[in-house]
Amino acid sequence: MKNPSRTQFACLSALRVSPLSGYKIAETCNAWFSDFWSESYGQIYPTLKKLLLSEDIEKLPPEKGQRGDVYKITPKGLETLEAWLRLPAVPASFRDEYFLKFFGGSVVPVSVHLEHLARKRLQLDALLASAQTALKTLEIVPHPDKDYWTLMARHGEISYRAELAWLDEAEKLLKTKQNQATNQ
Amino acid sequence: MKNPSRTQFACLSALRVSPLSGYKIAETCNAWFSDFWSESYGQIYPTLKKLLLSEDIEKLPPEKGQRGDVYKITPKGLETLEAWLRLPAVPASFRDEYFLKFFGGSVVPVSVHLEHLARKRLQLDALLASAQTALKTLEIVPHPDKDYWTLMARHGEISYRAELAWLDEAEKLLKTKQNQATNQ
DNA sequence: GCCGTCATGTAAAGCGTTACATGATTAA
DNA sequence: TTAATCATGTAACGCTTTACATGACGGC
Repeated sequence: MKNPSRTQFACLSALRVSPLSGYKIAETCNAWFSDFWSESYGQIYPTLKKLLLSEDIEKLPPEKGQRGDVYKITPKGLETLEAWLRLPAVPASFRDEYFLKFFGGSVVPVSVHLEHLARKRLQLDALLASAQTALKTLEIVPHPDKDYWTLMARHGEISYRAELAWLDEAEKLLKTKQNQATNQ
Repeated sequence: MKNPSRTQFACLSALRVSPLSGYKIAETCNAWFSDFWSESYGQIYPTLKKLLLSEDIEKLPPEKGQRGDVYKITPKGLETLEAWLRLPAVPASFRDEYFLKFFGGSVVPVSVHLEHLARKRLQLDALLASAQTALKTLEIVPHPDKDYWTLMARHGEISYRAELAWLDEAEKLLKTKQNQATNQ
């Protein structure tokens, strides 16, 4: 395979913690993993079918009051996940539109960039807040992997703070630039 | 359009600074923009054809000793770029395999995670070094957009430093974890 | 003459989002 | 009963990478 889809590993990662429906897997990815991963329904359901065929997951017998299908990871699935976890991570190739726009520099007025920065700040504030909420929540969660998950949340906290520090610097410089332009 | 390709804007952004061949555009994207953007040849050449048709770029008359085709942005192309620059940036959706693996926690031994961290450190060291080289280079570059480009490099420096700080924290905690396991 | 770089291009394959369709259950 | 949520699924579309093919030019 050239670009093996990693959706299967995202699914297995979520199911490793507890059995879930396809819907809940998507929810988990887009909440727990939101800082570094996303999945769409159009990707998850076909993947679950494949994982069923390969016996990496199994469908649990429906319990009363249960909606939809609930999947559980199998011992084989855990092995599949483990094997992948051992492989070196393929470095993420960012494509952050934001900086491409920044590179445009004087093609647009400084004010346009300042607006972009302001939007970015709102997003970062929200992301930082959710990382901090996650840290608080994790304090009272008993789980063998608590340390890993806490470190993940810490990563969010640290990098969002760094981004915000950069934002301060960028805004300051651009505002100076704007004033110079006005005073000329 | 649903997912309008941003390759065209990457091309226009590069050509805005100076006329380039398709090959050089790819080089520029994967060097200058490497922190936040990537393009492949299979994407660039078809895009250049489209941009020619829409008259956003034009082919320069071949000069002696020139290899291949060299493209230049047109006034219309500059307008196209400007219009896009004014639009709010679509937030980047990361898919960083690295953290998905980290989430796997105790599925693999601590040593596996420490190896992942060590690899990540090497990558970050290299990225930080290149950001710092860029900053030095920019010091002596006279260009109206120098400030923007410097801020971009500063973003790299700041965020890579933050990542490295997190790495220190993560390594420390995981090593403690490893020792505890050994001493039991 | 040969290799490395510069250069252009296409085809295949697969990834992934979006939009759409559908329906059950539950809470207001 | 009406809306929101939970739930499953598919089809279209286009993006993107990868691999491959080809060839010119320059330096050794």
